[in-house]
Amino acid sequence: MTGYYGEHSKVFVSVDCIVFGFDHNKLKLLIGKRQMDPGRGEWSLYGGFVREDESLIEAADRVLYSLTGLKDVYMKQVGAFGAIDRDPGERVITVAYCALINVKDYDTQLCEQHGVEWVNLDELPHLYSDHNEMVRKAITLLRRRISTEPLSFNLLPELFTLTQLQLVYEAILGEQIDKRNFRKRVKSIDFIEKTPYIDKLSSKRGAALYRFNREMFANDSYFKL
Amino acid sequence: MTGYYGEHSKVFVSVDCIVFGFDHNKLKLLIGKRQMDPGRGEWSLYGGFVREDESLIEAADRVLYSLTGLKDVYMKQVGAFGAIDRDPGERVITVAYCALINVKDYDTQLCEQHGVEWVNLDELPHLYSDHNEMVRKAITLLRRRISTEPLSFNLLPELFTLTQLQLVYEAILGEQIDKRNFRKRVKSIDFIEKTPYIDKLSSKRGAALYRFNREMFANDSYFKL
DNA sequence: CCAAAAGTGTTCCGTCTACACCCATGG
DNA sequence: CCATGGGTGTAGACGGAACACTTTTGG
Repeated sequence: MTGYYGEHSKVFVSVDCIVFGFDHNKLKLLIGKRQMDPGRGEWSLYGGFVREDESLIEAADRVLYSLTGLKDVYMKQVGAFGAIDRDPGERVITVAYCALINVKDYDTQLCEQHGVEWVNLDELPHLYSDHNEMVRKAITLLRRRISTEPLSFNLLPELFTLTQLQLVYEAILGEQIDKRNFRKRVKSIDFIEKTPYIDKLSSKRGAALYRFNREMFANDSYFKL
Repeated sequence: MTGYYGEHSKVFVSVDCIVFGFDHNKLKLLIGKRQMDPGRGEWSLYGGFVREDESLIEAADRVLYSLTGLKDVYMKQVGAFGAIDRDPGERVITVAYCALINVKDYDTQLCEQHGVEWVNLDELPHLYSDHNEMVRKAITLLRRRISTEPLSFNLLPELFTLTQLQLVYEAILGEQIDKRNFRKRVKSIDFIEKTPYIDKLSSKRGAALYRFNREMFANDSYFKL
């Protein structure tokens, strides 16, 4: 099938991280201004080259860790991008990974140090090279998967209110959801469990805090929210 | 974000084609025995290295063309595979593409020349390296997308009977579908159009031949079969 | 005349959708 | 006492699933 290695040329391979967060009822993306050429000064995703001693996902984990200080983050491959001129300097093929993190967890210091910041997804500027396309593809992926996989919890703290959960859904889907219908659906899912705790910050009355129960999810056949 | 090129190492990048066909009411895959090391003699997908002057999808198109003689084939990226030792010889990162072709169209000569043949998907042998994983991922993709995109037509000739179409659906989904319900759904889709032609080969009574109308599909909002 | 595939409707049930009001509390 | 967000139920529409018989004709 494939010829011998020697006849062929090697290329640079990088990973780019599309880091989603959720704050102030909005989906956010972690982006920064490129600090090197080519594209210096342009808004860009955060990425890095793949090393010889790591797999693609390991590279993505490492890059994300170096940026946010976070490990064991929910990550999904978005796809490989390989247009010839996508990088103006050299031929670079990149594999985009989408990460969902809880904004409260990440290391502000580290992010500032790398010159990245949170930007509202609906106010996303033009990004370097094909990075906007990667973001679009990532959102399409999230929208498709949100009703099949327990994605949303990764954007929330361990304990969350149903209103928060609904806001995440609305932000990802880009449309409003009826509160009663949403809560009805949530009630029918047994791996979203009510805790005895009450959140008093967001409302005077106080809202019940819920938790995603991983064990229940694992046993529990399929997801249908 | 990314460092300078010079500090980093390059790797081989290849594309692998997961070529699906449909014949004798079964989904088939085009695979062959590797004719070179490493892995000589093992069953394998057909692939090739990405050249400097082509994008990933162009590489996949070229590889598929060289194998089947087909152009403008329906192709979808399945994902990048980058485990360190996935290729026993050298570090090779590969991007898998899934192709759907009409078995009648491909060039038998070329395929024989490359030593590949059609194998029933449900009798798939162990494949070289991580190729089985690629196939699994491709099927998952097809199953997810079949109700959202007009995939099935790519596996059929220009004109097809409803029974054929249903068999494609059943093969991809791996489950039986009720004939009346299926035909009801098809009738509600206006870009699957009945032609005046009758197929007399598969039955004594004869079956109406249908056609996928691309223009209608383009206009026609969404797909829901 | 019969085997083999084509073709055709109705009923039921569960799911999704639309929709508006009371509750608890901090300030 | 009132503004703010939390919490609750029902009825109608819709879509998916189950289900069996008649038609045509080549051999």
